[in-house]
Formats: sequence, C-alpha cells, structure tokens
Amino acid sequence: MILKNQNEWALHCCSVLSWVPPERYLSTKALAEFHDVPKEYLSKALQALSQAGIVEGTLGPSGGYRLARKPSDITFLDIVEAIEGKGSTFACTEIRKNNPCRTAKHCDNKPCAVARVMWEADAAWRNTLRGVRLSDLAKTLKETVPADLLEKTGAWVVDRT
Amino acid sequence: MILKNQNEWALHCCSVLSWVPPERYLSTKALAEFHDVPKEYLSKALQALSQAGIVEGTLGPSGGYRLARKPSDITFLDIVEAIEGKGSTFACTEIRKNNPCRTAKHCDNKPCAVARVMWEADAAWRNTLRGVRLSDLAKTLKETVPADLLEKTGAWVVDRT
DNA sequence: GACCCGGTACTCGGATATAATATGTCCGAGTCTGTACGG
DNA sequence: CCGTACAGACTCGGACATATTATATCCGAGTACCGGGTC
Repeated sequence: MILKNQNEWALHCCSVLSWVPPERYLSTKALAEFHDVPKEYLSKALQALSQAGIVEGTLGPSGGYRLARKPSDITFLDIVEAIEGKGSTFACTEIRKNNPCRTAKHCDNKPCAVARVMWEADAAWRNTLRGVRLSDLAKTLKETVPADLLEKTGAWVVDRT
Repeated sequence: MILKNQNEWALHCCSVLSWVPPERYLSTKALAEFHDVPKEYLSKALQALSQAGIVEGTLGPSGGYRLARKPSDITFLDIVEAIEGKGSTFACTEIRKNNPCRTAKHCDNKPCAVARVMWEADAAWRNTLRGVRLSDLAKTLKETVPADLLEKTGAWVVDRT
C-alpha cells in the first residue's frame, strides 16, 4: 500500500501555484515542464484539484490554473483528499460476521473493534495533514531553500502566467 | 490508496490465535473456515506473519500456527507492517530536482519539505497502531462482545487445536 | 480612429489504452504424526 | 511388547491466472486572443 505519486505532484504544483500573481493563470504545460512529468497525466491531478475547489482553471491562450483560495486556507489534507478520496484507508468487510458460532440473535451494536483501531490511526494521519497549510509550506521553503533559487523560480513562474 | 484486506484478515487471525492453548497450533484451514476466506490466499498472510516473527508454524498433522509472543508483546503495527511492509506510505521521487532554475551548485542539505510533512503524517499513523496491543484488543472484545459468543468461540478454537 | 466579428491557437475535460499491483488459485517438495507391520 | 517403515495430513514456497487500480496517452469541446473588416 502506497500513495499515488499524483499526491506528490499535486502538492508541489499547489506550492508553485502560490507564486502566481492574482488574476493570472499558469498552464498545465508549464507545471509539467517545471516538474518534468507527463503533461497529460498531470492534467488529471489538476482536474481533481479543480473539482475539489482547491484550484480553478480557465481556457484559451494565457489560460491555466491558479489557487482558488488563499494558501492559508488550503491544508495538505485538502490536497491529498482531492487525489486519494475522502474514504478511510482501511475497509472493514465485517468478517467477524462469518464466525460460525454466531447466531441470528447476536446483533452488532458496536463497530468492529479491529476497525475502530484502524480508523483511529487513519484519523491521526489525516489530523497531521490537516494541521499543515500551504502557507506553512511556503514559510518552510523560505527558510530552507537558497534565496537566489526561490527568486529565480518565482520569476520563472511569473514569466509564464 | 487503500490497505490490503489481508491486514484485516491478519489482525482477526491474530485475535483468534490468542485463544490457542500453549504448545498447541491452529491450522490455516480452521482460520479460513472461521473467517470464510480463501484458505490458499490467507496462507500468504500467515506466511508473512510467520516471517515477521509474530506467529510460528509447524508442519504435519495437528500443525498450524500459534502466536510467537505474548499478546501484550504484539502491537497492531507489528501485524500491519508484516503485511504492508515497513516502508513509508509516501514515496518522495525528488521532483524538486527537476526545477529548471536549479544549477549544479544547489545541493539539498535537507529532505524535501513536502516529503517531511507526509512522513510525519505516516509516523502519526504508525504511532497510533503501535499504541494498541493484541491484549488491548482482547480486553475490548471482552467488554463489547456477548459473553456466550466469546465462550462458544473459544471452545470452537480449542476444539480444533 | 473605434468598434465588431470571425478565425486561430491554446486551454481544459473526459474517454481511452497500457502497466503494475492486489487478489485468488493451484501444485509439488518437505516434514511431522499416527498407524500398521514385523521382529 | 517394542521398534521401524509407511501412509496421510499439513505447512511452506513458488508458479500461475484474474480483477482492480495506477499510470500514461489521446482527442474533442470550449474559450480567449488577434487580426481584419466595417462604420
């Protein structure tokens, strides 16, 4: 079990999109070139983000995507759930019901104890992701990435909006 | 991204195996019958548990599996990692290196900021699983499952060891 | 000169192939247990 | 009665199908820009 790499792409793309000036757009083509990933497939990830209301796109020349909300209003969980879906990572198939010792009168008033633990772990994972916003990521990058690289990258992006 | 259902099977099987008296074994066939899952495929999950040192098996008649350690020494994480592997659920492919603005002199002294967040979430998930032991599960079951069903199930298991 | 209009180039979005993985099945080699046979 | 050889049952490991998912690609529909024509 491993997350799709579209998650990585989507997260990095959102990070890049936070450089886009207001009222402008950055095309899928530019994002694909920047990350060196197939443009057509990356498009699917961006579509998912668009449907989730995280980014918004427009058509025609000078079209593309931009963030639909402020970076401080977008969490990692928003992005990951747009790609992976909101469903739990653990699917309980209720195999406890197959216990041959059970009779009809044994009803399940409580969810399966095993599933409860797995769901709790899932919730912990999501809570961590919910606690990090895109604005936090930008701050971290500012602290760890060389200033000249950040500046050049920003210029590169603005140049293509 | 969703966990394999072998996780569910393995967890439930370990729970059942905690009923097995010392020095006895419960066969894959019995476990498969109990949960109504394909014996051959369940066998793969049990093999994984065996390789991880969580259960131990023996050959021949009256062979099968039993827990290799005390239920209080087996965590949910042990079982899940036996099935899913110990690797992180997030694979960083370092797409930041493809940034066309980068030059050779830009070295990465720190791991990718995006990956760090994802790994932190992964760690939170694992920590939750590490915090629940098989003995805790048994206790929960004793509180939520009707006493007569527990008793009958225990007898069913002992009957087949 | 200003406005309108249509063609063109570019975009997104969904539909369609291919690769990888999870799921499920099957079989042979090795090993232990219990039984039958022979001493 | 005791020891030994054999048959059966079970595990283990690998090889082999199938279903589902992830990855990658393609094509059509729609829209904004640009140039030319008109008032």
